[in-house]
Amino acid sequence: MSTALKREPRNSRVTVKDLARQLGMSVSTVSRAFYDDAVIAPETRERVLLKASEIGYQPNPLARGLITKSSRIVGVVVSDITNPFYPELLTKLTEQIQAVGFNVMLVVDQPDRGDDGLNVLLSYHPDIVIILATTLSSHASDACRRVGTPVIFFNRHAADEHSFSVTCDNALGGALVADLLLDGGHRRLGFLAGRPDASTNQDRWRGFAHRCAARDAGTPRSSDGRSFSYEEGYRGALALLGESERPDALFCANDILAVGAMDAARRDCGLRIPEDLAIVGFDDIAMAGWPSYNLTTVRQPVDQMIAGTIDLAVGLTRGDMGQSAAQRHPGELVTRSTTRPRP
Amino acid sequence: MSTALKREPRNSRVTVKDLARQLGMSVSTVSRAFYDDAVIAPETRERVLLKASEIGYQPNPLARGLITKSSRIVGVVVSDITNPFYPELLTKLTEQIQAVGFNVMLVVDQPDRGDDGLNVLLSYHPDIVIILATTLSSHASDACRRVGTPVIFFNRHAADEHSFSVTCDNALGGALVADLLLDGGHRRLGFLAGRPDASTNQDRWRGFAHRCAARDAGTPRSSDGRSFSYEEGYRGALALLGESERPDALFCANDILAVGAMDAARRDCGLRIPEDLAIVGFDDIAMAGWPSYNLTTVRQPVDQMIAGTIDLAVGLTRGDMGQSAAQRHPGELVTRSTTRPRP
DNA sequence: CTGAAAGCGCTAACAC
DNA sequence: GTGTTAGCGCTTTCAG
Repeated sequence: MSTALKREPRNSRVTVKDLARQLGMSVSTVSRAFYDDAVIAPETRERVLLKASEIGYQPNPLARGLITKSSRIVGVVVSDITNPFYPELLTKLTEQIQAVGFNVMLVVDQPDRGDDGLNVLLSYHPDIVIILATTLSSHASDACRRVGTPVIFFNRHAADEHSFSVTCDNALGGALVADLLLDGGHRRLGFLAGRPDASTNQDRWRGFAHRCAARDAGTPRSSDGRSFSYEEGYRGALALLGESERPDALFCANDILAVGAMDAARRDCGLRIPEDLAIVGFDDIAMAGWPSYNLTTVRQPVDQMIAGTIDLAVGLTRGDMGQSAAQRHPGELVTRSTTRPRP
Repeated sequence: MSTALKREPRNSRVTVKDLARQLGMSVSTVSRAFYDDAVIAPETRERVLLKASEIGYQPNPLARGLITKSSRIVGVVVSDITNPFYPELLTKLTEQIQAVGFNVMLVVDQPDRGDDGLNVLLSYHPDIVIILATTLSSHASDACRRVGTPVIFFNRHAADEHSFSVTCDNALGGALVADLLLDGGHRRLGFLAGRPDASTNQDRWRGFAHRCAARDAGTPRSSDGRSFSYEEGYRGALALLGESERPDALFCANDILAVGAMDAARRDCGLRIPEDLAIVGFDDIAMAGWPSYNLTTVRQPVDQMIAGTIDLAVGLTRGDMGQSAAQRHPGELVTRSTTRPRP
């Protein structure tokens, strides 16, 4: 079976030299054609670009990076994949990074293996590192700063005052939920916690509890969280609902916890939602909109957050270090059917 | 506020030269220390390695790649993020790729934007490209072959006979499901389809239908699928269950479809599962084990498939092109509570 | 406006 | 076993 396209010898890509030779120009002239601000005759540039696309030449960013000190690589570090929020986010983020001409190098942080992964990533000299992982602590940003790579923490506070962060206004979101539930006549509020060391968990709780206190509704009880997962939601709900004074409304630190909590409440406790128990989540992942959950939640303005991240990242690669260190985007309450309508 | 660690001037990383100077050796000697099979005095190597970790030197893989023709980058292309199978997979795959000393460059394929993303990826000269996307067709593998980069299709047939593929034995899985359902006494079987052009969809259907025919159970009816998503499962189930002779068992082309189908069957049709309707999925995603679904399904041997992919990839980077073009790993039936026990 | 030459950080011949 | 040299593909002075 013969094949039209024959396999080229491994990696014998067309280079500037080839292009220069075929055009009878010098390599430097050819190179200039790819920079908008380079001095080159418009007509020459046109000839180069035409020929380039003809023979399939693209400048090699690795070689280019060696000299320009810019790899156009954005390192993205993830870890908490049990939370469906992250895959959705990662996809959008990657798309947008590609759209501005950068590429994503993905690292999965494995706390057990040391954070070797981060170091390998850094050896590729990414122009910027974005950390999506809740687990990675300050030593990650130390490692980056040591080699002069700016770090953006996404959906998480910066580990220190040298890093940048982009988050939803989690405290505000928590307060919105408190208002919704108190307005709905609930008095026995509970908070179903995720990872206690996650800033999202802390801020959502704080906003929630403060608003409750401010409205003289006392301090909600809270589960002792361990992770942001379905299983934790299930477990935490059983714990909270098993107490003597059963809560009549649960604010869950995020949607996947809420989903687990709903399953526990309906299956194991035989409760009707929202009649016996109101449930509110945070994030607005796709699952929250599924008919079987139809979860009231606080929507993170993901698109805005990503746009903000991209702006920040692009600015940082250009050396504008003086940007605001912490972006905080307001979230929006999405009322579905796991809460009673406001009176 | 003064800070102990001061930010280095952007990208002024320590290089071989620095290391060589500090050790009073030549750069080549230093370089050799990082290759196990290089000729160098063991004691010299030790000194180099020690000093290197002391001053935080790591060879720059970009510069290295320029000369060795190996970037140690593995390109991973994804698209179908609505299927939770992929995030779980991507994480594990990335971990394993990191474990063998490669790094993942992630591309999200956006059919609308042309497949520019793939070309940008290729400009980084990845040693290998792994395609997780169901959508990407043969032109992707053409583009890769044109530049001499081997392609592995994961969970999908190769688009042509030059590419490699790693899949579950989908036809076998379909047959296992047919046996389970027929043994359970079901006679009105239905197939809830995903993307019709996906090889997984086709193979699972084929294995299922053939086994039914072989056991004289006729040809199951099938929905007309469009995607692998919750919504499609919901919609497809309503369509199949609305027919005159309602099926008493549904084989869904994957788990996320099955989950959507269960919600439709229980909520909209008031059916009990498995009493009124048996449901079987495919993949064994985490959600399949959740108490509210507890889905009988065919487990893809993901770990084996990944191990096979890594072996293949590593072999290919070493130039062993003669490996088996299509790996097919057998899946395993996981019986949970959406099917009646076998008599 | 274009070309020649130097050099980014690294490895691979080739001498010694 | 080690140092010297050349060069990967590219950009960037510096002349012309």
